[in-house]
Amino acid sequence: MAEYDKHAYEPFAVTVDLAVLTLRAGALHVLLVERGQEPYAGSLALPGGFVQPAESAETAARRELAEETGLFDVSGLHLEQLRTYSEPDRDPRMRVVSVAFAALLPDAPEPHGGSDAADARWVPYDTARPLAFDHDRILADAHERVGAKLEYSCLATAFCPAEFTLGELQQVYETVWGTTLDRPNFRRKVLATPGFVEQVPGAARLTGGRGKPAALYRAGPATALHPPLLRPSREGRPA
Amino acid sequence: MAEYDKHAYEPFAVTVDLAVLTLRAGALHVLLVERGQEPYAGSLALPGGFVQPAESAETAARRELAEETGLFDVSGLHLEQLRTYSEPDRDPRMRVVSVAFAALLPDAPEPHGGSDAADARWVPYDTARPLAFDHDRILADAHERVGAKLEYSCLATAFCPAEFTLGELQQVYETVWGTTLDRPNFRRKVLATPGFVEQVPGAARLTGGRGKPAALYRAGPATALHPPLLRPSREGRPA
DNA sequence: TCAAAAGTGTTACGGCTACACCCATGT
DNA sequence: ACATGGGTGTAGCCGTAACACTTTTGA
Repeated sequence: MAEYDKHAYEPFAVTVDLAVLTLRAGALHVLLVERGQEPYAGSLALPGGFVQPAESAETAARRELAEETGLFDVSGLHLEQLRTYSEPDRDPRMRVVSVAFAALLPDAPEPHGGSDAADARWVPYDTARPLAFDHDRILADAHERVGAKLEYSCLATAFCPAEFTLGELQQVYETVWGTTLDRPNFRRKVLATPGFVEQVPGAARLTGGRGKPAALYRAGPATALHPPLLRPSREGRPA
Repeated sequence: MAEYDKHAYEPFAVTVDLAVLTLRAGALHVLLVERGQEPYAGSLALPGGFVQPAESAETAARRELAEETGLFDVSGLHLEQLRTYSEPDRDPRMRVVSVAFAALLPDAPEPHGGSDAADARWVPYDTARPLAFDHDRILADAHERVGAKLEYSCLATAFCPAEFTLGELQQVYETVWGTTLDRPNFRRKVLATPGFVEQVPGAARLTGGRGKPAALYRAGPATALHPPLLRPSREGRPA
């Protein structure tokens, strides 16, 4: 076990990087900032910043999330640690170890400088690349993680407002997975899972202007899905 | 985006902690070291150490794995990043951010000072706690992750030697999950997954001294399991 | 009256569970 | 012979996929 001599190691900077995802107009979007300085000046990058001395990475991530989105209350938003990126050359200036997080937002207000935030903005996921540093990889890992967790957790409701229709919930799955799902079967599976969603009594909403008004639901107390809601089969899903 | 002023942040120590798991005599064991100094002098802890300036966390973890086990070749061993633990008070001496890894070993040679290693030794998983620092939590997270990955990946073969019987493979599942499985059904599911295991032609081995000799298998090229091999139902599995 | 979106019903298929049963080996 | 562990067969259950179909709204 190594000694804790303060000079035995080179100083590391520890940062957090955030892959903040939301759905806008039926398309997956990610929150990005434009870099003003070298390296990668002018490129887009994931928002992030240093972990402060008294903070955990989770605390720093939530603080950055509030700063970058300009939202007052980010306490209810889904935020989870992805993994840590620590290649020695990932930042050409110095040694930076970054703990990456994925955050999910229900709606998508354009973040115009809520606090001392940088000029963060929503960018469609498909047109986001290339990003600065190793952020392409982080973003891809976030997408993969979220897609996988939709299968066996109730994560999908984190993309939805407090009250939502089953059609909107289905759109979350279809957008993140890039597939289409059979509506009757989707409905049955969601309703068959106790605690996934709870119907709001009496409430209904018109969705597309036309058609039958849909019943409204709230997220239930469950966190896990049994049985899981599997993606349409594709062979050799990564381990 | 924060500035990269070298004085704008307090120095962080970045370490790796390893949850090295193996099966000995049908029981899950974890590699632990005994601490010689305060804090937690005399307590058991997960092996680990500092990330060196030119290393990624993954490189450091594999280096530590070789040092602590005393094995010459650790390149084939399964090693995966778990998550990063960064609570400000997790080490009372200074700010230490630790990237935790889980490692899986096929057999379990007792590691007697292979290199400059500390006196690491195998401890049955059930009697391992309490550990120093937040290592109880790290160890529990490693166990949970491995248990979950057995369901949908070919990870179980990482616990087995190059050639193994299906009974031994089943013991991996039963030991990690703490359950018993139906042998005929287990066999069918494993063999029905293309690329999970490949039979060694002609080979057979007696296992318990008695009984019919079992056919031998090798790990196949597949990494994912379709369909998954689910744990016997328990409600409310964590997300 | 038609299009659009929500919601219900039904049938066929496949995987899984829970067994019963046979095979080969050592004592 | 019998205990022990490996291996095969099978019947029923349950979830799912793939549809057809009905309901309610706006244009």
